[in-house]
Amino acid sequence: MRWSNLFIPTLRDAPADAEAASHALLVKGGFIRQLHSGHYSLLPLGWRVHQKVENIVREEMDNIGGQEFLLPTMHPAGVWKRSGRWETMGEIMFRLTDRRHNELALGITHEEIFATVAAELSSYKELPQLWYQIQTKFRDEARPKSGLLRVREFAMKDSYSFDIDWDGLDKQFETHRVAYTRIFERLGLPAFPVEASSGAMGGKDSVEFMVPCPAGEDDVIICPNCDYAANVEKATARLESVDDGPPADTPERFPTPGIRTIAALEEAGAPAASQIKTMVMVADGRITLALVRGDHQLNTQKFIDATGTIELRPATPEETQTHLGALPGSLGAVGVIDLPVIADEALRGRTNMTTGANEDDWHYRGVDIGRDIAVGQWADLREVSAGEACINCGAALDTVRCVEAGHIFKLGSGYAETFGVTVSDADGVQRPVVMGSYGIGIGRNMATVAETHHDEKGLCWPVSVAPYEAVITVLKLDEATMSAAEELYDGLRAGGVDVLLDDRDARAGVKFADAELIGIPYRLTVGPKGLADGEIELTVRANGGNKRLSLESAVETVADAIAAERRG
RNA sequence: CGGGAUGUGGCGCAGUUUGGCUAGCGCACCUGCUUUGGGAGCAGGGGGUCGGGAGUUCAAAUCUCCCCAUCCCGACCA
Repeated sequence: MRWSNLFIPTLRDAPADAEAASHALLVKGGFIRQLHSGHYSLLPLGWRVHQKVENIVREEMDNIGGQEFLLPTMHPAGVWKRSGRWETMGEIMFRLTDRRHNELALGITHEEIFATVAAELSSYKELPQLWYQIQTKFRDEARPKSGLLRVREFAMKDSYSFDIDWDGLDKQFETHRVAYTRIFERLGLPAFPVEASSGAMGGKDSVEFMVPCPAGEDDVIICPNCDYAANVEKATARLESVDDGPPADTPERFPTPGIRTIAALEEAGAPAASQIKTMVMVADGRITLALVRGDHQLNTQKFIDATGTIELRPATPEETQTHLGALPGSLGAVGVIDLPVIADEALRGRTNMTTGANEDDWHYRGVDIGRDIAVGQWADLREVSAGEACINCGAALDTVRCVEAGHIFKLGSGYAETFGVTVSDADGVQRPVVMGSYGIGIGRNMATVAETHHDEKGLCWPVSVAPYEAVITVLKLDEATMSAAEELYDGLRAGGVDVLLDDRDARAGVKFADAELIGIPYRLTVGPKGLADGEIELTVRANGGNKRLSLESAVETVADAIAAERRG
């Protein structure tokens, strides 16, 4: 393409409200424009990158036997009501009504829809199947942010596997893990797999692919010594046992005027590790007490996973007062029998604990959690933090901020049962199929590549996803220079290179700066000075290296270099 | 949903405190001349419902009220 005919609206300054590097650079470089919060137009440059990312994903899915579909993105409510997610998806799902007053939804994912199609499967002989699509998803995010990293409308590759048994699912899951690893390699993303929460719909193994990046939204706990890595929503760590000393015979109520915090109570003589922190949560409308050690923090996703809660929020002070008779700071679960109590495993077996007495300015000490508190459920609720000991090897854990670039998990047979996806097995018995679900956000990956491939001059796309692989920068539009440039242009195009010819009537500095901003991997500078020696100049965006090439050898040299990098 | 901030031409901003002439600056854009290997110079020019609505006033970008939009932080830390 000739730059003079292209719409590449680069900006001298990035919009002031673009904070994430990818956001600022994609707007500044003329790749995207915002329509409104969470919805972006992809301009020609952006669309080319998007399509390249998409094609890499498509190739790798086809490689493992995936069959591409395209399912509707507008769905009747009934399908979602059938799976129960009409309710459980809550406000994240866009809903609308048609002229006949039918309820509809815009797809946030497509388990239900693929399951309705899969209902036609009838024999184990048809299995396994691997189906996927690259389709727009809609999610009414509470807070869209950071350009393409978190949006309300985005393309996602979602695939679903159908097997006769868990062994088959395990194989497809493993196949996906390998395919995803390939995809991220080709995108140039330093993604690594971590254990993750699979969310409310259950499922067994859940693996997220994470890319370290400050603009991300997930905290990942990683071990620098072994291969342990987990989302903080799932991570566990070794815990040293605490010596509680001889247990007290009975809890003792004692006055604690003005004491409202763990720290204040610690100053009054109760170590935080010997306190029980009582959090009043409202889980699907039900007041529930969540107990963790005084120096620990509750992870709400763990609470949700442990209890199957759909909607969780902390109780208001008023609710707390009503149900427990005291305000935060003096709360406890001793003697509470009318509310569900869920306690963190770190509290199991502990004695001589201190906790609130449900009367302002009073606490209990000498509490034996097994004896004095009616714990209805024990679960891993606490959030692991950096410095704790790895569950596997004991090394000090690190925490890393990451972008979730992909997610694979084992669904099991839940949807198959609901939607009647059953097949006859070898014995003629009807069995629900076993499903897996696998997702990669296209736009998010594009943004993540931008996050990890840029410098002070702009973007530095890997060849695999660059909007153009090479740009010919023509420094003077006279006939001699142009004809040399055209010759290169034709040669590179004939050699299968995505090449951009910068034939704009602009100053050299502008052309160099724009080429660097939009991140074209290879720049061929054609100007009278070089041509006098029969040479052009090749500049590599990623490292700034440059060398002169003879006009004759340039096409081959550049085409070969690009071909070598194209597969990522 | 809670908190904070911001809305003035395509982008970046000033002007708002203390109401007052025709709403300004830089970049970008158009025309001409000069220039031309790292974001040119000079001259001329075009483009604005000052987020929207209502109000106060002789007079509103500026004051009051309501609404909207966008960005950032938070939405367990008892």
